[in-house]
Amino acid sequence: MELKPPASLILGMVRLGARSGYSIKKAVDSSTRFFWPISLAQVYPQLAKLVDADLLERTEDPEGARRRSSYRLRQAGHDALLEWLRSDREAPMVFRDEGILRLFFADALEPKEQLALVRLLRTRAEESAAHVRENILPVAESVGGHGPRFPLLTARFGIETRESAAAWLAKLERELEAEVGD
Amino acid sequence: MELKPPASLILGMVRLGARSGYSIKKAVDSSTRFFWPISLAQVYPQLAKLVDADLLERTEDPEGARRRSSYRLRQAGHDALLEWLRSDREAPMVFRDEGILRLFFADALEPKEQLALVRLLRTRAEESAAHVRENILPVAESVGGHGPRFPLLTARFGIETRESAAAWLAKLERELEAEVGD
DNA sequence: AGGGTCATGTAACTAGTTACATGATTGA
DNA sequence: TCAATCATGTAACTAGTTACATGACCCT
Repeated sequence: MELKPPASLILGMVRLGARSGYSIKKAVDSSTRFFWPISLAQVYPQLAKLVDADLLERTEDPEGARRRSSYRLRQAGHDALLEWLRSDREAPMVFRDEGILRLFFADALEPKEQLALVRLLRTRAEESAAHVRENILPVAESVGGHGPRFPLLTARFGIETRESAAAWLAKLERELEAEVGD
Repeated sequence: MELKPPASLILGMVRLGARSGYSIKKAVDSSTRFFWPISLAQVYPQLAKLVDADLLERTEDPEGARRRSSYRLRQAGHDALLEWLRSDREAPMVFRDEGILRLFFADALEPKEQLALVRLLRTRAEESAAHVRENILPVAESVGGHGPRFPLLTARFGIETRESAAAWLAKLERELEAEVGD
């Protein structure tokens, strides 16, 4: 059972206590979002597949008249998740950044426009770091006391790498400022 | 003419001197690849669209019996590229990293396995930094003397951010080593 | 009463991939 | 002569998105 990231993500979130598809999506939005986002239109079909493959067990669990499905890990699901975690095959990463792409071609701009672009990118990188710090780190900290520590570590990783990008851009910004004046 | 990144990328590469679809792809592989890769199956249809939109001019330019098309920027293409570079709209970035996703769920592993995972990720980050340093930086340096400087700057940015990720993982690795012994 | 949240799903679309198909040129 | 490279394109597929559709519950 070779899991792909979306399947592993859902299995992992169920393992950490998320019950419904909706709450899996919410959990992702406040944790793995910055290195693996997911949309609800992926969650529900993926859950159905995992149930079909006997990795998850689904129980109807309505609240009043509001329907709800509740999921738990089956043994095979637990095994598949561990196998994925242990696997030493390539763990590919995709990184696509339109901002850096603009920077690459920035020679076509006037010096003042180049500076404006670098400022925009630096601001954006700072905002991104701040977002992880303010919205994701606290959630990871709050669960850190009683069990999982790696969510906190990955949040810190996200902050560090984003801040390092912001710092590099800030340095470039100062250099361009010195050249162009202002 | 609101350009999307693949269109801008191709226009930008033509502006920097790439003539054929094939050579655009090669140029991308040795420069923007690490923050905006592209495949040949995207290049050719995209070129056709840009010709249709009068942003590029195509000339048949065979070498012997080997067919080849040569492209140049039209005025509208140049304008569209500059508009894209100047635009202050969101420049979205997507970052998906299966390795960090595994790290997030690593609490399910034994301490020794956690350490092995962190080692794998640290190695991978170092290799990625080395790849940019060895394969992309030199190309950017070689064109740096006579014109564009931003390709070199973005290559450095790529190296710095990757090395910062590798350094963070190396630090975590040492911490886990201290806990687990070995 | 009405907005925000909890909840589930599908449809239509966009962006990207790998694999296939073809053929010439170059250099060891 | 044979592998690598130059060159162009299409077909089939995979992964993801936004928009649509529906409805209950909760709080002010």
